[in-house]
Amino acid sequence: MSKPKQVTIVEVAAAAGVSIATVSNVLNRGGIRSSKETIRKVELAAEQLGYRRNTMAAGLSRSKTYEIGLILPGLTNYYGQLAEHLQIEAHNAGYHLSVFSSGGFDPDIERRNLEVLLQRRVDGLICHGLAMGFESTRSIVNSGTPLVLINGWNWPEDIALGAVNLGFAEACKQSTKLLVERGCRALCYVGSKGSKVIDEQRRMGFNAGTQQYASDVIHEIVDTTKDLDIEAFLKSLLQRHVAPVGIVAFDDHVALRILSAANKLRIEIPNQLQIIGINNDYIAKHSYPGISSWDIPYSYQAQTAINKLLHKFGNKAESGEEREIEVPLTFIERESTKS
Amino acid sequence: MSKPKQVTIVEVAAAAGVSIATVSNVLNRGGIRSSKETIRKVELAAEQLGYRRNTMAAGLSRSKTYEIGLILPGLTNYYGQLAEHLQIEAHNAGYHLSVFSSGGFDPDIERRNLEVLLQRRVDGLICHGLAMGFESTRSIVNSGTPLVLINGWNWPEDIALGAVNLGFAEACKQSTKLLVERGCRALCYVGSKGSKVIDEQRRMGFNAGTQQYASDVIHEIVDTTKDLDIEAFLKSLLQRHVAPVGIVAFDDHVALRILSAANKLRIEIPNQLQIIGINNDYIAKHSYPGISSWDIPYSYQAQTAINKLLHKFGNKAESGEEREIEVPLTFIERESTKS
DNA sequence: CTGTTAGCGCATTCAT
DNA sequence: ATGAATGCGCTAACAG
Repeated sequence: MSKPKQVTIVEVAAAAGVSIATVSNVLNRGGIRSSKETIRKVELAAEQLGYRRNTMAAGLSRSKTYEIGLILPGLTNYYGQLAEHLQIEAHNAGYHLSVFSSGGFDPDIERRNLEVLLQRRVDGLICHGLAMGFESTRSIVNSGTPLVLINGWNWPEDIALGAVNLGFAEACKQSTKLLVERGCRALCYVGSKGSKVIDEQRRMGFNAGTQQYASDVIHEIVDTTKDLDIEAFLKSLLQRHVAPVGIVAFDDHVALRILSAANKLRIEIPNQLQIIGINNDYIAKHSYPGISSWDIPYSYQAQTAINKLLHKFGNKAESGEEREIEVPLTFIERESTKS
Repeated sequence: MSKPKQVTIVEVAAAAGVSIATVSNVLNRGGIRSSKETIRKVELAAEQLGYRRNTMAAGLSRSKTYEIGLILPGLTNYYGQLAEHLQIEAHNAGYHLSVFSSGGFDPDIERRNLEVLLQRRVDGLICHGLAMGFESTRSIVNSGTPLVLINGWNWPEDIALGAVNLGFAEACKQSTKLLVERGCRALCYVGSKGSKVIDEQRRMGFNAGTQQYASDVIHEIVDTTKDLDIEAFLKSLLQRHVAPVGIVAFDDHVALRILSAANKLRIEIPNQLQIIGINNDYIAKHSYPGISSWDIPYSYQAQTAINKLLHKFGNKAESGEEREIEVPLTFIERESTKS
């Protein structure tokens, strides 16, 4: 009784007085056309009996699932947004997206999710900067299932079809330039090592920026992962350096914490302290003062990722596209950097 | 070549020198036991050939998918968190959870997602306060697939197994009580009608609260859905009423906007204005001043929902539970209501 | 156009 | 303990 036995095409065929093949045909379109009359009969029968196609049987039969698997480190904020956009794009392409979270870069959960998706025989896979290494991934995914990476840098060709990466490094680099232009006499990157590659890229960008645009300006790097005492940190920062000090925050959440601490300490923004976040979250827009931040082109990133897969599905020869696509962020300036 | 033909039990059987039935037995356990020797041979062969079970075939064969479908209005914030917890609980029970977002209470997308999940023959369904009505849902879901609602009030028995609801109404009611106790001379609920039932519950709770605890206090209700000008609203509010004024915000996001506007207008918190949010988000904790908010027992809610399904499946889990379970929120007080 | 038939990969009797 | 056979629901050639 676990499954009250649903209606199948056999019953629909009987009710409509045709063969199961005909039912299959009219219910899928695309294939062979049928006479108006049969179409009507079949659709009517299907409707009345409450027929619902069994995806497993269909998938098994044609070895094609029209399903795309998505593995993300989490589902909050950026990840959740991305998932929603990918889902829309996937649907527009006639596929559906199964979303899995690996609970914050946990390699084990990640592996398990991958396995589940592979066992489902998904047509394609989209993963966000995997926590498990190259080798691990290779051994799992080398089943012919196309894999597209989101924010995955320098992955071997034999594993991933390609990657669609956000220009975090460039954003951070430009942030340092902008802060210097705004008069900052000292720069600091407040990161979050727990976020792996994402943090790494920003760190790299910050370093590149300070080197190129702020070689004569003092700069440092701290990390919030191990419960950094933001207030103490801010005090020390402003004590040790000449104002204004510019901060490049890991994301808008970190930026908010810094902003709040500054407000509490009566530190003037942007006179004494300037802050730039990343993601252009709700909080960046609605905090006071507003936080300058880098906006993410979700829709574009999602489209690009899905397109990479579709292209592969179509067997079309390699397109002119690069394997690793860099998607630029857009700077949105608010009061945290301008008065 | 769309599918490079994966290894099947047939090949494993051949390699191991046994029948496919034996392979199936060994690889599923539980059923009949096999000799140590055959187990070894089969597992070795499976390992070497890189065998990976085909979920569709298995599911089709035993008409049981071990899959649970989840439909949420979105994937950000509360929804994303909930999804993650549900995923964990589902996994602990030996199921996996397929997450779908209906792009903010869109009935059409919702319907489509439901349809996809039903076609997959998921063993169970978890939905968050559906936007489509009773009838619509009934006609779709009446296929024998157990449905558990999250934040769905007063749904007919024949549609849903039951519901696991957060005590928003009670939280809002208590909020008014608390604000009055803290000395507020006027109360206001700032809602978000776009969120349907969720907002409705809060509104109800606020009304019940003002009626019971603040009958002598002026109160009003506004909505942020149509781009409310928060600053103008706050000014008018403080002009029209005697301070302190207490605000019950739809959630912490709305609370943040109000808080920021207040900061900008130099309105003193909590002396002139007090705010209570809902969700106890990151922002409630890290804004300045901190926002008093109601914490959500994600884990408990997720467990309860999954258990309801498991129980129906016939597995373990205790019964005797009520159909509609109310999960209470916990008040976390911060500076927005106390000095 | 429509019907017949042969799988898809696996689980499950029922013999052995 | 193991194997042969049957079917899950549907699609995809072919036949007619």
